[in-house]
Amino acid sequence: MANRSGQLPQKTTLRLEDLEPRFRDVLREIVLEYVSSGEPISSRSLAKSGRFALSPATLRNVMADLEDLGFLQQPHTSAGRVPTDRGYRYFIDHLMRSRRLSQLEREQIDGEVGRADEVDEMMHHSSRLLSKLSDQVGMIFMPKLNQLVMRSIDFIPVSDTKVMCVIVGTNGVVVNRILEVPAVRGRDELERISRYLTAEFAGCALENFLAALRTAVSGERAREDQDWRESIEFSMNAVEEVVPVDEELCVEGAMSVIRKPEFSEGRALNRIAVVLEHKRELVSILGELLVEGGTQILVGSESSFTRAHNASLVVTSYGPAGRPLGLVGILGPTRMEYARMAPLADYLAKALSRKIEETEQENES
Amino acid sequence: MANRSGQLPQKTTLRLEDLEPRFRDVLREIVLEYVSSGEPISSRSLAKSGRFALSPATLRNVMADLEDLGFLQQPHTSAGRVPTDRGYRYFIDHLMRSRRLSQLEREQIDGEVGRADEVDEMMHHSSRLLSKLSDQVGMIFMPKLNQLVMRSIDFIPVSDTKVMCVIVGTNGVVVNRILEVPAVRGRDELERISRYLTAEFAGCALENFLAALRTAVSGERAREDQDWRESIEFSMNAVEEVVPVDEELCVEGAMSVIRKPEFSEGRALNRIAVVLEHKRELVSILGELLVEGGTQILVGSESSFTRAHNASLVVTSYGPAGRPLGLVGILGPTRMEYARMAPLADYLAKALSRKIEETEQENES
DNA sequence: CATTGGCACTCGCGAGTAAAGAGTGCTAAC
DNA sequence: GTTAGCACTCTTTACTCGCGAGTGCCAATG
Repeated sequence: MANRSGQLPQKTTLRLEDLEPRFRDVLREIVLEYVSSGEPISSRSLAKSGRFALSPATLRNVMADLEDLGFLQQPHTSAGRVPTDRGYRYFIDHLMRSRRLSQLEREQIDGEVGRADEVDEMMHHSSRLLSKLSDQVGMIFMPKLNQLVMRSIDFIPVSDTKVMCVIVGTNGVVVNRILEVPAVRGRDELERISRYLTAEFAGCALENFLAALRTAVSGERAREDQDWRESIEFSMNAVEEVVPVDEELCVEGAMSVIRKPEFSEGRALNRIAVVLEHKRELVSILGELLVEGGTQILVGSESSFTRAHNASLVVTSYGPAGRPLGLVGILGPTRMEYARMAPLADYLAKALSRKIEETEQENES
Repeated sequence: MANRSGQLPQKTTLRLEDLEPRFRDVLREIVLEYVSSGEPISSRSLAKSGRFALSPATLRNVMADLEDLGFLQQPHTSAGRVPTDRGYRYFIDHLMRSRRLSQLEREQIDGEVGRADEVDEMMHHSSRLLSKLSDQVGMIFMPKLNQLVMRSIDFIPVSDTKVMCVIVGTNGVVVNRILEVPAVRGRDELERISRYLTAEFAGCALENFLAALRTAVSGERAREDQDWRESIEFSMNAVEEVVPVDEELCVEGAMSVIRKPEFSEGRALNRIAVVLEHKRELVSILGELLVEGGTQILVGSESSFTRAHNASLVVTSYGPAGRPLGLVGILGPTRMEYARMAPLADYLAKALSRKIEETEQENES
């Protein structure tokens, strides 16, 4: 098949970046067109689009070359072409022009993020909005709270054997949980403990706080002051219970996948449904992606998860500058509007980051 | 068509309760068989089942009569018969023998309900379990909190402009919410207010509490004591914000509907997906069903909601005796195992009720 | 007279076939 | 280098036909 080699880019090294302009234009057009129509693109329809002053025959040659290079493929011999994962990748890296969000979209995001007070609420609403705007599955991931910097800790009696523990972070994060307690403790005593701990440990990260408690419980004063030791022990158990919150991932819009034709047939739908119902696995996948910095896009075969489901994942980390706290993610079929998804995830992540920073400053002042 | 009239039950009055035993047996068998197989039932297969000492021809006659009475229908001329909504209704009211739950199922429910501390958690876990056990959509509905009897109310500072309000009910329900506050209030002041309100109003239903505050704010002391008035005003606003919690409905297992063949084709799936994503409508539907007492089953055409989606809904109210607090619901296709769903919803509702009663007593003591 | 076997009839379903249409690859001409 | 033309491939759709499942009715039976 050394025939059409005259049409290949001059440099036979496979430096994809310097594909001839025409190749780039054609690939871009095909991706855009396919993403919006969902149907394989033929040379004829490309020619008719008017964006090229070329005949179908010429475009066919270009397309054949792009296929040889692995950017396109044909579902069957007599069908148009469809981008491969590699085609999408090249498109994302070199051809895509991010579509700015509309005024309305930005307002919606800012509004939703601005309104939220509690973390849970914020995660729920944001992921739901994300799903609505993207018409894909929207996810907000908020990892473990080890590094939450504590502002205050309070204990409130709920019943004779139960106490609610509320930890407020300097970044406005509020965690609360109800604990079973062995011994009955009065409201006053709980208040005393709250005051002591808050005064002593405000400003600590949760993990340090916990470590300090663990040291204290076997320290000198603990041996001498039985009462004090019991209080510390009690607090320690409480904090240990609070830290591993399991509701750390919000997935919304799972139903929107059923509208996607690529998932609609038989097995695929079923498999993805199972995954979405079990957050565990998703959490472990997202956990690996939580690194500092920009927007990552995983296309189909590029990760084990997306490969298994013919899906793509757009993720961006959020959090104060240089300290990623969690992830914003959009999950959908490989054929998705990356040019819109990426800025969407990006904008939401930025909004969340800003919100968090504001709250932190507010609290430091 | 006055032909087969000799076969009709003697009493031509349409008192369905006294269908001839044979008619009842046949209808029961058809419903059971169809529910489990999903395919129209033929006279031949009924005869082969061995439960009747009759020939296909005789059964055909019976089935034709049942069709005339509106209990059965044929998808097309040369197919077997399928129960109509009316057929299901008769089955449910007169023929169904509830299947007892297995030991394992009961243990799972008891375990899940027993373990839960907080209301939110309980609702989430219960509805998820319900969905798993029924393999349908599981729902737990918990209406407005107007009637929650207050045990204590606390305010915790979250930032300069925000305060978290925690209300603990005598039934162990804990509601918390973060509020924006106009004026900065110190930890000590908030604590003072908490103490005062708890001492004064513990034992009140939330709506009475709110009413009392509203009276107080325009009362005599309010005019004289500026400080006191501000505190009351502040609390009033807080409680007003807390009461209408919107997270009052938990829907789990939405994905399980896609496995049901009756929903798998085209439009139906899409429509039901939309409904499940928007809880608002579901809430309003369920709200109407919240009446005292037993298990209700809505089959297909019997309510506007289920009619629109070819679905059935099994609901039971839970709560302490004589005071229904909320609903347990199972949503699935008309062709569902009512004999299993009903006891399932029932048992879960009972478990929840018991749990709630226990917690209330625990707190009264 | 309820029950039953027999039989003609209806209708959906699947296999098989044919025609249509879409798109390509290649060649030869411009 | 570009393009028109053409043969070829493969999918999609429509249509037919026969099969099988199931029914409704009738006449025969104990």
